[in-house]
Amino acid sequence: MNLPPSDDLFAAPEPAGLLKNLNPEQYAAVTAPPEPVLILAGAGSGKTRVLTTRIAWLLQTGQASPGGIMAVTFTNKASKEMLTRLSTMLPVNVRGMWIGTFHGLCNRFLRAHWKLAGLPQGFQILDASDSVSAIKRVIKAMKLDEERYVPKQVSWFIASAKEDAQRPQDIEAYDEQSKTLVAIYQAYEDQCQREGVVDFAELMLRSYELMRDNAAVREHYQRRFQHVLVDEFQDTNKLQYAWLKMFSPPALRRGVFAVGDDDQSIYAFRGARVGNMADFEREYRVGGVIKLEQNYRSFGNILDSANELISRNSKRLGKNLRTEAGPGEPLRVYEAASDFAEAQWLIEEAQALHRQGLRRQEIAVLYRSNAQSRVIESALFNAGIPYRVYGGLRFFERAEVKHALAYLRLLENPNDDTSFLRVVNFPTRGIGARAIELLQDAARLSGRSLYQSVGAVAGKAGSNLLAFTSLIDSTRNLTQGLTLREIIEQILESSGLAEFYRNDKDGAERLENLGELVNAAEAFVTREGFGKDAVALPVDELSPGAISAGLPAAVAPAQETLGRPESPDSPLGGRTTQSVGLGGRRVTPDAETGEIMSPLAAFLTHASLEAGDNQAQAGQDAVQLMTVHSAKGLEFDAVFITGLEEGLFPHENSLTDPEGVEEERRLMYVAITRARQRLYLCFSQTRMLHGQTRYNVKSRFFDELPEAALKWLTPRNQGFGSGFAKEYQDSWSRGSGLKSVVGAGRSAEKPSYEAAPVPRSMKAAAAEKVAAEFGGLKVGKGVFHTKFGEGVLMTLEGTGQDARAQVNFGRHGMKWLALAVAKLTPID
DNA sequence: GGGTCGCCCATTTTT
DNA sequence: TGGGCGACCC
Repeated sequence: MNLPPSDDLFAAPEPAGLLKNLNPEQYAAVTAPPEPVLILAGAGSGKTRVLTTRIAWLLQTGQASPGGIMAVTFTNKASKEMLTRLSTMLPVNVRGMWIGTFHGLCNRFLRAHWKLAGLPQGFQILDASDSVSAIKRVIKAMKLDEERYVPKQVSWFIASAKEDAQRPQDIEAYDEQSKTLVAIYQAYEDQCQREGVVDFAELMLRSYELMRDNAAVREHYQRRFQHVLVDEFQDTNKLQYAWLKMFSPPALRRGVFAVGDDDQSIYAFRGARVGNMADFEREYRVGGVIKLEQNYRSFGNILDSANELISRNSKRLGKNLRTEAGPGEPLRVYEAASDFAEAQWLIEEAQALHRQGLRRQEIAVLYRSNAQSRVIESALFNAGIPYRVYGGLRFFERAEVKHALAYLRLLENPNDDTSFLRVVNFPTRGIGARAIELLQDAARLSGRSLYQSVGAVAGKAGSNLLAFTSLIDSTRNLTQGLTLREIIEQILESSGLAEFYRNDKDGAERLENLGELVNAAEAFVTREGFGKDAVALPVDELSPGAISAGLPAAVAPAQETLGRPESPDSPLGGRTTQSVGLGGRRVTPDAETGEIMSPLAAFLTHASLEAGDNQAQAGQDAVQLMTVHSAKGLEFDAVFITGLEEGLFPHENSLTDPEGVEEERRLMYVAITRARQRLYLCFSQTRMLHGQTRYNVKSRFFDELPEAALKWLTPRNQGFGSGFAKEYQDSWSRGSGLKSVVGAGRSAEKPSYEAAPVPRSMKAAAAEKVAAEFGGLKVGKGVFHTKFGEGVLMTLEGTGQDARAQVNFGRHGMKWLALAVAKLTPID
């Protein structure tokens, strides 16, 4: 029943164009029968191409209609990419397809079924920080100790519970602390419900529960989506997998196309379960896993290194990347004396690459943790090299933008206490902590929102509060019928927000961002097609009977949704929903009334689900700085992996359990496979961390790479001797992917490689003075221990019998040793 | 109500 | 070392 009548197949346009240039594995994946399929897609193996071609092929061969397809990704970026690529392949109307992020699709689903899901129609979405502040309020209201119940940790607890599909009543709590946590969870849930808001995890969980508990809805969607495609399957958490099974249960054996790479699973810390891949294979009785191992990105040495490294992991589905591109250049390894010298070296190297014609944006500097970026940034800054750091504050997360959004939310839903509290006294209007406390007490007593309780506060504070709510009310009235742009401009003025930043001496940039917010709204309206004529309710043929029943009783048979040229987007299937005046993708109309969200409500949702760009000043050709995590999915001609030191990468917090080390190794695997042509690995003997100098040993990962693929620019045991410069120059002449740079006239440009002296803080100098009393042991120098082998001395403390040393033995970890007992001998 | 001081903390992050 | 946050003071 998954296939249309055979003559439809023959009538379909020749799909050969789509399938051209696919390798055999890609071809097999794209044209796999409409059954559960698992694609093991290696880095750079054309995964996105396979996914989008699969969709295009399904459509073109008539095996699916746009309305019968759901494709899920994790990031907005990935889903946009999919849509863009798809539209270049086919003149397809993408609006009937459910292509989006897990959360985006859940939002769409809940917007359509808000009533059945027990939500208010205009529910708004809390982002992570909104959620933490909401939890903070709960903890305060419960008069609990914030030291003991840290809002951030509680937030993590709640989100984790939700991601395990657990409601408060499902959690077994025995000790006091856990019981209280569950009580907070419950209170938070009540509060969110009262205020008409949901957090990210709630979007998923509510959708899941509605599917689980409502047979009519479940059957409808199960019939509708003949094809479900999932990207980055290794990153799915327990709830996401369960959610998926609701939409396409194993028993139905529908076309579930799961694509993932277990070797690139690096999000266990936020609940991702690589095990879902194996579970999927088993539960869906996947016939044969298709492996995409042909790599189109990197040269052989890079891939050999990646393969060799990842082969050390025990739990793998098994996969080996290969290329036809030849070995390329060796991986260049550099040992620096200090983090400062490391930064200095890499920017000189980057400059040299740039002089050879490589664009700066093709050069990425990767690090394990954000703190490492500072020294690199300052070196780049001092050298006047443009750079871009990923991972900062995103547009919709900026304080001024969030303030403006809070006002807008209050227009939409005045009972949103989070927003109320955010702006009730910003800009200041004489409403102090005391007044707010009184207001909260009153609200709590009556079980109503803050907004509804302003009348209960007497005196000056009360009248100030009243002034605030009437400001909101009058702006709401004033903006009836205005465009979104006009609404925002109006609230910025009437709230005094714009005025505040105009008067603030440092407000220029914030004012600019508010202007940017107006632009973003304008762009959103244009993109989503909220034209003037879009106000009319666009649903026809909607049966009132179904509405009053409160259930999608009139669910259309699957055949109705299948095979139609223009499949309806209505979540209720066969009925015709017309999107009069709504060009492009539009917001799903309500399933029962067909009502479309107001542009304002839609924009607020958009702002919550897509926090915007997180990179600074785009546009300029700049070196890219980011953590290894944020590099996932990206690729660059040249990549520097920095700080390859024990304790940093692999990170010390991951060393306690083998699973942790394996995840670090996968992280390294991701880092390596980002590079197309050149890969640099570097580490430093000393590093300033948390204001203290740390002495690190090189990462174990160096021992896990094929020696033949590496080129040590600083030969070990040779120090920074005179032979080094020659050695180094040799490595330049071997370029294969890049223009050769060796030759007359270049020597002047050649980076200099004097080892920078280790910068010594006062502390380090003092420690060394003490070291004289420890039989030649010196902080920062090597030591030998009969059991643990070689290590680096980190700290020396105490005297006589109490004398002790802290030694970093790398693989054996950091140890404290009593010098009276342990035999430590200095080496070097 | 706003500004300053001092304390505490310190992988990785998308929605 | 430096950012974020709460307490405290004017």
